[in-house]
Amino acid sequence: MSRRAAATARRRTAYHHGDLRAALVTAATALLDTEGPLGVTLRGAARGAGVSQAAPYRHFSDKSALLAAVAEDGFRRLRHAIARAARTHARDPVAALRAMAIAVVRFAAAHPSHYRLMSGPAVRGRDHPALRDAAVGAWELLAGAIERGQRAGRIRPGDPVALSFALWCSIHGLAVLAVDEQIPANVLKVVPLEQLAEHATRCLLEGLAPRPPSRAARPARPASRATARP
Amino acid sequence: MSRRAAATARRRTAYHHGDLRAALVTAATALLDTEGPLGVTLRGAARGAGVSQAAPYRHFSDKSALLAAVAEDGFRRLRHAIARAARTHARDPVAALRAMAIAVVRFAAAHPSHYRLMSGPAVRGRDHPALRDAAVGAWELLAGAIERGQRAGRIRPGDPVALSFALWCSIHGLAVLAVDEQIPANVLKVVPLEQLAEHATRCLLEGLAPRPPSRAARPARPASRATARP
DNA sequence: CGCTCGAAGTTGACTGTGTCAACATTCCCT
DNA sequence: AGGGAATGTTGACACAGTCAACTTCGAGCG
Repeated sequence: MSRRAAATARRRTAYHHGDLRAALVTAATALLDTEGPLGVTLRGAARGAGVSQAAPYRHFSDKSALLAAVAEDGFRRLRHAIARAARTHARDPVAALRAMAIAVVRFAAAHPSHYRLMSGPAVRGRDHPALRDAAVGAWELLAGAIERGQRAGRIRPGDPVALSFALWCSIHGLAVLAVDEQIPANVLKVVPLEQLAEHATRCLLEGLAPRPPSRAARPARPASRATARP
Repeated sequence: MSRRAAATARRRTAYHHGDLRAALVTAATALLDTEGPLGVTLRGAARGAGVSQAAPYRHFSDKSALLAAVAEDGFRRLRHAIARAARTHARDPVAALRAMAIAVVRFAAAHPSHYRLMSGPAVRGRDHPALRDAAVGAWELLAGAIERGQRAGRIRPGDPVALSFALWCSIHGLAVLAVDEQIPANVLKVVPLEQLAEHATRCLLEGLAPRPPSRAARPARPASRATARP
């Protein structure tokens, strides 16, 4: 199918589009970014691709199938962003985790509607296994980083899946709060979003409980920065 | 306005409903629970209230205004659930935090569509100050519990708003993941949702970093329970 | 007590959306 | 060259949000 699409991509006539599927995903993504989640519409995507209203049904069984493709694409991009962040701190696992958290939040802030769609009600994972796979692929990077941190003695022992799940909750929660504009204005005024990500990551790493003075819990870094003080 | 509604509530005729606004919120909530977010519709709510399609416009300027009222109601219920959980552990602040986290997750699991609506794109906080207030009201309970924990020496010092924000990220992230069915099946099979809430709370309290053996970091409670092990 | 005015509800209509059936066009394989 | 099969198009239906014009009721005023 995609072989065919690629083969006929160049020889597009007035009638046959050539690679409508990709064009629809692109158009829908553009609509999502400019008009918001409610503005993305099957007919609108068709218009954006210069094609008639019913053409999308040759490539997507459903509106939600198109949305799932858009979301899947988003997860691919998100995974690349996370992986890039991890690569830049290959030496320091804790710094890598922090960078990954910032990457997620930055992605969410840059494409709010897209992030919302990715974790929204419009697409259910069960119905679209490819989407589920893309999501899991992004998430697994976290578990890998946790494992590396454990090997380096910087993360406490324990099931890496369970630990990374806690981290995922934190990061995703922050991203979702940001995307839904539910972060109180007085907090955001004082602390930019990326420092909030640092803050959440550090809180999770160090814990909220009081801890006896311990050496080597964190690399050289001033202790009292990025504390939200509204 | 609500004075008038209350005054005429009893003397309902066939033509005048009496308290249509509340009836619409109720009907919309029912639709939300049974049909999901896409199934809640202005006309449907009107049908549910036994009234004609345009009647809601006398009480809500917009569909999103109705949704905001439904969401606001949800936040009120959520706040009550959190407060009740906190009251049952008035003595132990850490147990109170854990109970509050469980209450949130339980609420989200019981009313997934409702929770999604509350933190969704359909209603923006800026447009509906009452909704924003209700959300903040629920959130402030966390900060209060953190503060009590600090006074009891069970939570490390620091700006309670910043610390509770980290906790909020964790809890909300878990709730949203649960509601969006993005928790891997193998995790959910092994560990019920409420233990995941315990797990996330404990991770946040104790931190992911290795910690030297410390006394009195946690009350009497077995150390290794509720660890997700898929 | 009767009357009028405004709030609350109704009817009918318009546009835009998802979706389908029937039809048209073009590509590719034999 | 020719016939499927894939791909697009047209026209239509039901339903959603929303508005304008109309109707009905309740309450306060003379």
